[in-house]
Amino acid sequence: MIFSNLLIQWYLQNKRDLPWRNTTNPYPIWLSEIMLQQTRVAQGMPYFLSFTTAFPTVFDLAKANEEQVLKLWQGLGYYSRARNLHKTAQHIAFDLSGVFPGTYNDLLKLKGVGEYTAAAIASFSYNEVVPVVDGNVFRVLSRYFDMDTDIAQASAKKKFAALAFELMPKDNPATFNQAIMEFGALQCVPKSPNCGICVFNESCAALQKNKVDQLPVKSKKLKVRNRYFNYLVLEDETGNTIIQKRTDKGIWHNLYEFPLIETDATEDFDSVVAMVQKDFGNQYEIISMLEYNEKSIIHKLSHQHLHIKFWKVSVKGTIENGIDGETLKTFPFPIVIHNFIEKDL
DNA sequence: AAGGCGGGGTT
DNA sequence: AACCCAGCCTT
Repeated sequence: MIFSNLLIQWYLQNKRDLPWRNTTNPYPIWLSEIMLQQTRVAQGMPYFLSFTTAFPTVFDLAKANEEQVLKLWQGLGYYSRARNLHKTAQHIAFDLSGVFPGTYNDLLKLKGVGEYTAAAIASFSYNEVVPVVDGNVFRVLSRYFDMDTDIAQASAKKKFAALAFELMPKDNPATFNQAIMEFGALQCVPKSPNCGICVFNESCAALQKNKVDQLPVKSKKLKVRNRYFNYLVLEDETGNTIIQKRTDKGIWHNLYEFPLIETDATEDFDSVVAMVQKDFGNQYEIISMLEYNEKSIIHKLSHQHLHIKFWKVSVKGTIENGIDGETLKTFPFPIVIHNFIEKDL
């Protein structure tokens, strides 16, 4: 049987029931696609549900402020997605009268929408014949055809897109695109796929050659940088504290945090006390300091390992523009700070 | 073309 | 610990 027929047959029997699959409305489809970039369905699902509840239409999302959007996005990561999502919602609502661009090429012009996402929306919402190429597609096709193309190279995407286009039934691009990704997510998984029950186990080139575990080929390895964060949880005599917005480029842009002293390594207690005295001694009269966590929390990002200590800094009097514990919880924080506030503060 | 950008699951 | 996840943007 033809590749696409077998694939779609498998899909119709094995697909998950996902809320964004029961519609051709580009708004929820766009929302789900942004959320699922580099993110598993199980992780994105609760965010999709809370966003569609809070913002039923693109106009509702457009009318929100960025801080509300980031608060709802809190914990999902890659926060530029949320910022771009919000800007694009405003563009569609206010400049385009709420009407999504109707073609792959026009979708591609939206902030946060690249080749994959434009193809996904165009095929799922409009049945445009454009192939999606994501991590699943790289894996499925590289194995089925035994291709050792390095998927880390930019040129690889064109090659796989051309191949996927050839395989795609031109009268049903939406189902084919869903099917090949679902097949990669459920059957042709990265580690130890169960090829014994695979519908392609007589035609898969990698399986014939016993090379399934060697494909796809991916060259780039990323380097991890260690950073050392000391977060100062000031507390005045009324129990208020202060936070600041991260406005620099880099991680957690536009999220909030406690005042931060970053060092080149883990510092001992006395050194941190001295640094706090130097940076804040003029502004506040420091009564006492203590560590909330003796051992650093190691918060692992894909590209940075953050060694984090939280310090309680008790100060005399009242902090100007201090905020109370309830107000604190309304701001968007990196998840590691959010968890600290919920569990340890 | 290469690197930055989160957080969590799986092996 | 390494790898991956319905990738995109900036440099």
